[in-house]
Amino acid sequence: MSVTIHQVAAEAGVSPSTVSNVLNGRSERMLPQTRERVEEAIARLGYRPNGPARQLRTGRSQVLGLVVPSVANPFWGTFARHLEAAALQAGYRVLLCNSERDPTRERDYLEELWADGIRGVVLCSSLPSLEHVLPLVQRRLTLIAFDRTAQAGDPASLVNISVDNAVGAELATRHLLHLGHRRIAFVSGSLRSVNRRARYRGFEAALEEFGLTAEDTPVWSGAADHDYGDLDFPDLGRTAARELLATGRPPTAIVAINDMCALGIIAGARDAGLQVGTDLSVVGFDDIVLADLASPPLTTIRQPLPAMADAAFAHLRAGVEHAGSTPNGGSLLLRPELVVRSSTGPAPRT
Amino acid sequence: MSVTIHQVAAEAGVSPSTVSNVLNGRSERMLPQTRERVEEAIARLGYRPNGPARQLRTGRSQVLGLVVPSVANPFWGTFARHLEAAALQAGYRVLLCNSERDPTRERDYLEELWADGIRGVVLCSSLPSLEHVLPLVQRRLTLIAFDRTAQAGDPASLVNISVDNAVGAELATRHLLHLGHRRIAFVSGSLRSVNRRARYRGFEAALEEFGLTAEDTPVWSGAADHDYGDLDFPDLGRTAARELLATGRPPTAIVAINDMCALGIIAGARDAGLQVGTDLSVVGFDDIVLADLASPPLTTIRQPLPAMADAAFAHLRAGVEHAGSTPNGGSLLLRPELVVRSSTGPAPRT
DNA sequence: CTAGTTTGGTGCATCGTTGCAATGGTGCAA
DNA sequence: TTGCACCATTGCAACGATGCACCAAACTAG
Repeated sequence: MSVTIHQVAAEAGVSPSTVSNVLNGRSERMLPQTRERVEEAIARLGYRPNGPARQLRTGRSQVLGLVVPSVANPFWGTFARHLEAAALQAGYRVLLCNSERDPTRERDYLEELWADGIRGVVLCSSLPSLEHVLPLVQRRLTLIAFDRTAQAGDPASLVNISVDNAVGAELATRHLLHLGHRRIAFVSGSLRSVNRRARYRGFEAALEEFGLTAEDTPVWSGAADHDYGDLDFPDLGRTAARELLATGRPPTAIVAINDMCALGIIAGARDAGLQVGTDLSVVGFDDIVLADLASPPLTTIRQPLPAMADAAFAHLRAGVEHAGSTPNGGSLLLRPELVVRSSTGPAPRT
Repeated sequence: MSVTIHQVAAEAGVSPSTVSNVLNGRSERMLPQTRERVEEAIARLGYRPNGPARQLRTGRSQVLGLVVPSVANPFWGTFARHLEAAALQAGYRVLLCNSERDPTRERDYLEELWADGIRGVVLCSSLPSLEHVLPLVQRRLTLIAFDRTAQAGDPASLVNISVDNAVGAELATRHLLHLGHRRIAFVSGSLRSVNRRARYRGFEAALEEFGLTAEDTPVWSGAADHDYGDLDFPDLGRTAARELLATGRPPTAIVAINDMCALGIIAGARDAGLQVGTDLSVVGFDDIVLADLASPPLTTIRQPLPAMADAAFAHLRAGVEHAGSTPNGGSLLLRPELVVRSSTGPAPRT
């Protein structure tokens, strides 16, 4: 079907071994003219080495895995694009998988990827426990956990990359406090995931600095038993807004677990006839593409996605290419940045 | 490293061939108890067949390719998720690639995918000419062109899947006309791509039905020489809104080339102090996740993405699995649907 | 002039799976 | 008893690339 290394060898009048040497950059052990002949033959025949054969022989693969909750969420889509760009530059490709935040799917995907010879994966899971993928790590899969920080039960070699969620939430909350807000709500899905808990901690920390207690901070985290999927965030925000604003003493500001949720909250506030930015302030998290297109444009916490993607790829590559040494695990927390737009404003006077 | 078919064979006390027969469903030619023993051994050892080896031997691959302009665009992210779901159900995986609408990258990716043994790809290109990927099709790559309709120069076997863009744009424009608008603008990036042109034709057709001429329809299509990327749509819309609204006789309604662009237009209108839905009506195209979160929620044309993804996968699979027969190409145009929300309203009285 | 070294290139076994051709054992008809 | 068909099972040669071990020729040193 396709042209093989043997045909190239025949065309160039050398052995397949020599062609292989050319392909793998071992050109110091042949005459320059030989090398040239081979390269011409390759070009003439339009030869490309067969990936599967190569991989079977070497055990190495030029494909990396990326497991995200859902690419339908623009945050993950953007991250995927950055990671792909970093990988491409180094000659790797990225196989993208949607887990829908389902541990079983996460495990199944990793198993499939492993069976396909993929030895490095970025897992965007944020589940507190990673025990469902432990067997893979033991088989020496290089695993980078993205959007998550190290937990006690983690395998020693696990590298975690994440934004500093606590700092981010603290920045967001402080911003509201400086604007004079004193009754601030926190809206999230279930607080099961690591980063959502970290954001909540940051929120609390900021309140404490200002001497506020839990009494002033309604937390809305959905039906406890139901874990909201990535596409439910807007609905969740909308519902939360409706319910919070209907209470006797509604908050004047809301910290949302992410931008999708914040957009939902804005929609909910609009439903209730409130003007976001004056009657109610809303802060998001992530700074997705659409954050500054919202009406009003969303004040939010920006994750440094390009830097995070670069870091993830660098660690992945190091793990895959130096398979011998077990890398030392830990957490890499990048600093987020507050982006002030118009969804936040001074607290309304009571 | 991993457990092989030989180890399973040893464990079950049979030959590798028998294990292979079990794996490939040729169970009618062995004793039920043999089959059972093999299956137990497989389970006990946690064996999974090695993908690359299998692929090298059979030439078949369980991976399909998907090339999209950019997953950072939620429209493509959503499509990717639907296609992945369809593929997964049939035991296929999907390798996702971002082309950034660059023909060279499209071709390079297809070459890479081919070299990796991938024989079926969905290409979301919408470029009028597909000659840059012709060599691949000649090598019998099964190619589905998504978001594009057949062109004269296409290879005979090419299957195109798309929403009916002309009908969609016509639905959108008629909706505005029925609301009383008579001065309607069309905002797009360069009209180089097939589907953008189709949408423009639909727009024109609707105007003609109402006896309107080009005079009443400012078209804004950006700097002609510069092709806007997928993430520039919002900026494009914003700029277009600013410029159109600053003219002496501004339009009362705008048909946007897609939702991202429409969101930009809404932002631009807000910048200009206009109330979208009353002062200015805006219709989008695609119905991305965030369309009904916008302020105001966006009236738009919904693409039946799940059905389109299913169709794309079905054709892909047919092409890959029956490699012998050359399928008959053509275009499949699915019907879009008008979704009325609040970004459109009666034309303001002059 | 020979023994040793370097240089440039090749032969071959191998990766894990597959599927055809072949095996030997059994049962049945002639 | 022999010939034949049939059965479950197995041996073996691929698929395409790799890289070690090897080799022949050319060169160097003593």
